[in-house]
Amino acid sequence: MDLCVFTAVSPTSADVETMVAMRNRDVQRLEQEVRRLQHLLQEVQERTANHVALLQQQLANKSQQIERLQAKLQSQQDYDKIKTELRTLRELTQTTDDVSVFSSPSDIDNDAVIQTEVKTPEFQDIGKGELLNESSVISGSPSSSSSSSSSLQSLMKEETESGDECEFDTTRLALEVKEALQRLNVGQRVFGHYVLGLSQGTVSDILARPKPWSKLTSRGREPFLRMKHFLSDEHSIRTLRAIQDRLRGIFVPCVRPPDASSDDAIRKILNRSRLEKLDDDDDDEGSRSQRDGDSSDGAIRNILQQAKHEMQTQTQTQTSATNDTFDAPVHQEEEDYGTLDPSAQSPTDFVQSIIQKIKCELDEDTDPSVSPSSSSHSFETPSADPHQRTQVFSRSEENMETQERPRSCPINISSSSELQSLDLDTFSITQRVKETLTINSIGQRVFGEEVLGLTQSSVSELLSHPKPWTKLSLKGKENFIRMHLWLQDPQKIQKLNVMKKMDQRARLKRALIGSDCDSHRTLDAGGQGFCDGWGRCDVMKKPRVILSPQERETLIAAYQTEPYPSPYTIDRLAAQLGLQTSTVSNWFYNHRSRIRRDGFSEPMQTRTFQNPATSRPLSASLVRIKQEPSDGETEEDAYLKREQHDHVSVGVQSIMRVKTEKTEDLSDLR
DNA sequence: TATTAGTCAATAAA
DNA sequence: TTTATTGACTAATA
Repeated sequence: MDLCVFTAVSPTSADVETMVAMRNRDVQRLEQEVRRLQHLLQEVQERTANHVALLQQQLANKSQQIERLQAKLQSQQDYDKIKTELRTLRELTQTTDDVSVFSSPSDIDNDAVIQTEVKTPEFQDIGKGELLNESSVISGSPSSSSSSSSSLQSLMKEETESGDECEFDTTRLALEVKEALQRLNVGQRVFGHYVLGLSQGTVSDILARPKPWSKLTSRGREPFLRMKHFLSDEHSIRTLRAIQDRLRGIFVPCVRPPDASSDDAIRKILNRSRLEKLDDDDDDEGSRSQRDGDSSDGAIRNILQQAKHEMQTQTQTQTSATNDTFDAPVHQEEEDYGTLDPSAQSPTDFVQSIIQKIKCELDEDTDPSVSPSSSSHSFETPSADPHQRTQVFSRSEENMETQERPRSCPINISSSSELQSLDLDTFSITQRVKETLTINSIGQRVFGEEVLGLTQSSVSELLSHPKPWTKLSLKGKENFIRMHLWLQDPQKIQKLNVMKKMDQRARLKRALIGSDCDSHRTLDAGGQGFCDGWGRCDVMKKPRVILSPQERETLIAAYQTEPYPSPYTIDRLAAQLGLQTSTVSNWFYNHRSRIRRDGFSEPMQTRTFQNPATSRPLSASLVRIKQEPSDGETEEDAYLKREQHDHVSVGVQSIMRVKTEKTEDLSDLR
């Protein structure tokens, strides 16, 4: 049976061959599979090896980092020891010396960080020691009201008399300071702030391009004297390092504490009090710069924040307010000149003004029934029924607006994003300001001092070379906001005329007093300055550098080949022209800045002045929705983009015509 | 930390 | 006398 079955299913030779062939194929497939797996394995092994290598590398790096940190920790281990020693010293001297390095406890309270550190004995003791040393050096009482210049002169005299110090190698000194700062891991900002009383930028410049001692003025020598003292004083070095260590990560750059007395106290510790006295005369200027620098951005930020808030609340109550305020009592006084004074206006008032004026502006711009220029012109020409104007504006602005037209605001500026994207047409504003000033014979000086709080030269620069709104910093925008508000003020001319008269009287008075005082002015003993009849002396100011046309040509040629010259090139140019390196580097900074400025203003001025289509400048749309240039966008791109945007957002035909021409021109140029 | 933005005072030009 | 220019400075920024 089995045999029969076997016989029946027994394969033929052909079948066998087929089976063999199949087996062979299987074997081949398996071989391929094995090869593939082997290859895969190899890849995995390679990847693993790479990964392991990477991890090993990372491990090595981490180990190095740990070592560095351990070394750093090690180097700072003496902190507690020094602290303890100084505490002991303080206890020893405490009974005899009650002089505090701080002017008042409130000074300390203003900076908790500084307070923690500075209140530790090490600082106080160092400060006391130095203050004591000072007293032996300073000529005259530290509390005397002698001017900085006389103190400086006495200091210089001391330094000169000391012989070996009269000729500093400023380059070497700067190099040593650089190395020391690097070694101590102290930044230029901290060093400048606490040791020299200078800004970081100035420190950078001094260290990078130290002037020869012989070419330095008394004032210019002061930082080098301080640097020398710093390098030779272990206490100062240690203290500064401690400060830097503590401040790192806590100190907020660019924002000076509201009360800088704590910083000043530390600087007093690090410097000598005699040098600190030298700053007294600069306090006015310093505080002015302080005010400019600190309050301005902060104020504008506040303004914008408050504006945002006010806009939101006002929008909510807009409808009811229009009726409620209509019968409000009259508050505006004709002689309220205080509102013109930039410093006299509270941020809230300023914000309120911005909101009112901008809303008004938006209404005008979007209302085709109102000529875009009519309102501004009516402000500029009091002859256009001044009584009626005065009467209208004697009410609040809001009353006026509600009386004249309903508050319809097609562009909803009350949203925060739109508020932030607020854009003023700076070119139009400056054009209108210039016209108004010219028509009313008001000088830039009076306008600058009363409206913007700037000098005549700054006003001239602002009006002649306005930057586009988008290119302005917060501080820069403030001026244009003020100008914009001033343009809206119906009393602006009267107010400025009164100020002009007052100013003329004051100048006349000063001139009379001045001529009287001049008779008292005599050259001081050293011939370095003038002393008045009351014994106050001024150091003769450094004469202004006037570059000759040849020097300027050389610099321009250098700029064209290398707009950002290396320190070597600057040195070479300075040597070639016989100028100070700082003069050359300043020239390059200023030239770049002014090239940029002219790049901004020239196309716009062309647009304004070469507009044959309209007799008026482009004052119609002072407020736009800002379009920020995106990353990588060129100035021209941004300019074109904004121009194109204006086409759709501004409903003034003449403007569109001019802008179309301008866009086409620019397209051709591109 | 190098560079920029904003500003000033001195000076030139109008 | 007013306006424009420019070298120099500080604070802010990249």
